[in-house]
Amino acid sequence: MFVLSLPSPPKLLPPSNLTINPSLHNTSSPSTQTLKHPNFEPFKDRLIRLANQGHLHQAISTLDLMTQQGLSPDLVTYSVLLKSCIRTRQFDLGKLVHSKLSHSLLDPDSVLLNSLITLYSKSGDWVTANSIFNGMGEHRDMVSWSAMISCFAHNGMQSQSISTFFDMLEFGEYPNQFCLAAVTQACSNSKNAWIGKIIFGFVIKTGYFESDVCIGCALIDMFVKGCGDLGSAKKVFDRMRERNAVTWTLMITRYSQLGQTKDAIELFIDMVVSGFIPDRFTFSSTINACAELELLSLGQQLHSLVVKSRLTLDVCVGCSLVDMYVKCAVDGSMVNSRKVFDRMPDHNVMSWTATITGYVQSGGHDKEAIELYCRMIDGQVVPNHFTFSSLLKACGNLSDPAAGEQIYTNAVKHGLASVNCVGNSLISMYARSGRMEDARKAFDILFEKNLVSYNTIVDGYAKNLDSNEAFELFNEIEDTGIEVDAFTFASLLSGAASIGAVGKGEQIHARLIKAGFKSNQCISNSLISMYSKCGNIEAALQVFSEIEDHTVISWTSIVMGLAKHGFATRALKMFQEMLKTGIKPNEVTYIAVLSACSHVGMINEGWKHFNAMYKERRISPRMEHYACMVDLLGRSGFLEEAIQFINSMPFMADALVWRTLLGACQVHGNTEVGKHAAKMIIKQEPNDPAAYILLSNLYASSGQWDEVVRIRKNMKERNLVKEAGCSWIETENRVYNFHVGDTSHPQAREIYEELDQLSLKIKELGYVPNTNFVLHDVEEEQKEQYLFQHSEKIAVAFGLISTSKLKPIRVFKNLRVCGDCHTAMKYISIATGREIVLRDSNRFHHFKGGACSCNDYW
DNA sequence: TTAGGGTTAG
Repeated sequence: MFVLSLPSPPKLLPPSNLTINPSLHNTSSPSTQTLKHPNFEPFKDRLIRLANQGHLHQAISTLDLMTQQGLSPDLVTYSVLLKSCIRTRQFDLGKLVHSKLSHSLLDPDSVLLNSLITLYSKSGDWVTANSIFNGMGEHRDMVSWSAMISCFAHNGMQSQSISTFFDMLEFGEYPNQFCLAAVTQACSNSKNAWIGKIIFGFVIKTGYFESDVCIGCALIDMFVKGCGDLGSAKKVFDRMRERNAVTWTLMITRYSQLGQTKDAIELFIDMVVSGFIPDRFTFSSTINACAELELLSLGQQLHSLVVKSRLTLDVCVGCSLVDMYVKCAVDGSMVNSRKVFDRMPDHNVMSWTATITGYVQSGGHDKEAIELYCRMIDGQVVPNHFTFSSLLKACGNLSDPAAGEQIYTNAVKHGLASVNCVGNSLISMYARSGRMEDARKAFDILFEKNLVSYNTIVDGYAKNLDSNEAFELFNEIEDTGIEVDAFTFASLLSGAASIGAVGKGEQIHARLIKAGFKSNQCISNSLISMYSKCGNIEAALQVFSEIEDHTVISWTSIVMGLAKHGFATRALKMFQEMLKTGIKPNEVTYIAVLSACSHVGMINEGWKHFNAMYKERRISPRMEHYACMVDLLGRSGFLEEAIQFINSMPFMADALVWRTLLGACQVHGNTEVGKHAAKMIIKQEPNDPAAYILLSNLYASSGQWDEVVRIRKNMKERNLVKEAGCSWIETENRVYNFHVGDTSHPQAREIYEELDQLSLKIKELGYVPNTNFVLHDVEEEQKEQYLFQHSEKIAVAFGLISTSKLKPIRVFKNLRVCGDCHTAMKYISIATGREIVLRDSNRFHHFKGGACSCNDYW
């Protein structure tokens, strides 16, 4: 058992057992004073005044002037200057003063040396601080020990701090409150918490606990940082007899940092009511709490308090305000944040970075972020790892890996490439640009992989539809002993959802329950989305019913799920239920509602909600909402109305809207409108192969083969490759992919035999092949053969021979299902008595007993 | 001599 033995407390006066070299204390000795020039005192007074007012450059000039005039500045002068540099955190100036001191012939006393330790400690140079401390030998006093213990504690060297504390006890010094505060700080990590508790016991005995504000602060942090125990920290705070603005601010900050933002704001109000004056630190932390809660009006009130308190010039407060306005802006506007930034008289790396980050976070301002970075560099401001993280994110948003690589090269030049968060941002940047190989390389060369690194790469694989790699990495995380979190599960679920691997989804579901994430709000929403995207809407409804507090996201997820499955009436009923509970729909909810209407052709219902969006909820329709309406009108056959609607839009229709219209033209065989739509897409996205393919299909279905040839030639010239049609099916936790006419599967022979038999069976039932869907100019008989090589039919045939007869066959397709396949599936469901669930790029089709859930409306 | 702060990747 560890026993902390302390020397006995000093009696009345501190022991004067330190023999201090008399030469160290000669500054005010009568002998030197008599030698002083009459100008000495006025100069010294002026210098001290300047230093105390923070005019350090002028103070240092005065020091130089004194030296030039032979008025050798004394130790007190240097000491005042140094303390001023420390107070204003102008460490470089402090070091300049130190070098001037070294050039003078003065022999620094312990007061000055202690200031130097503090200077180097605060500037992060613990090596120099330590060498000054070691050089003091016998002349170390309580202050030197305290400064050194504090230096180690602040520079991440907790063990050295604690051992220096014990060295001091051995040296015979009795710790004062400063020293105890410093060593308590060193105990503010979980590794040293046990020793912190011993020191805590000692602190209670000394009586410092209730009377000294510094000790109180250190203890609060020992509980917060060491054990994450806000409760005990608050108890310490409540028991402190003496509090000041710093202790209040510390408590507010810790509440805010640990996510107890409401408590932080309440504490701020208590503080003001109790008559304490908030300072820049207080405002900064409270504004942060406000930003987290997205309380714009409170944020604005705080901003006006900042103005009244004359703190607008402070960079630190400015950063918090910039961030607050970003997080509270409903429309993603950067106007207010930019105003704050532009009005700041001084900028540092943090204010630049906070604003750059603001542009990235506000959405759609990534180019402005990069522009601001260029201005920052022009102004000779050195970026840090936060700057590069945000910039790489901007490049990822822009899907611009070339720009990302340039930024990364800059990070390398600044020696910041090995910082974990820069490496992770690089992975994310590549992943979001679809370059998984480069993302993997960036991941593999990481100096240290943390949970965020794993989550980033897992999410990258999941989003890029490689769920096998995602799962392998998931298993690898578990081997490293790093504990996975909600992010990991959410990524895996979205990976399973995107390829429709319900078996994998179920596995993750089981594992996340085991890991204790069952009641996690985000995870529950991901589960709803996973099950509905995998075709199991019943399981999605089950998860939804188990959620205790439904948020707008969970409601929207289930409405969207029902909509995709074509259960429009249920989707709209859910939407009404949500309104009854008092939850306000957001813009995504309306996308779900409108798409529910469009999947079944409920035109009147669709118009009703589209109009209500703005009239009742003040939500301005976005491009996606217009696209839903175009889909609704177009697929119902009102193509002219759809065009009129597009022309009446308050902004230019983008390729998404035109693509939707083109899809509708294909369904209704309207070549004229279709051609116009395709041209509009190609105008905006000249390298989108899908537009050319859709147009070519349109010509093919009306037999205009020469046009088909022309378009294919055009594509070839532009080097455009069409996305290959592909279907897949999951059996026994493995996903099997099939392309058109695929024979690569080991059971290909059985699959094609099954297809032949199916073909005969369904023809007997009345199926007539619709060769209009063959988009090549070949003989009729060959066209029929082509039809039976479509990937969705192959996948279904494989499903029939390899899965249990009791379960529905779930097949997924990357493109829209072909019209002939849709008809064939209905007949296959009669011929085999099996239910077939087919998810295409647009929606779900449930085939059962010869009918499809879409009522042939798709 | 001493206590509190702002920007950060999934």
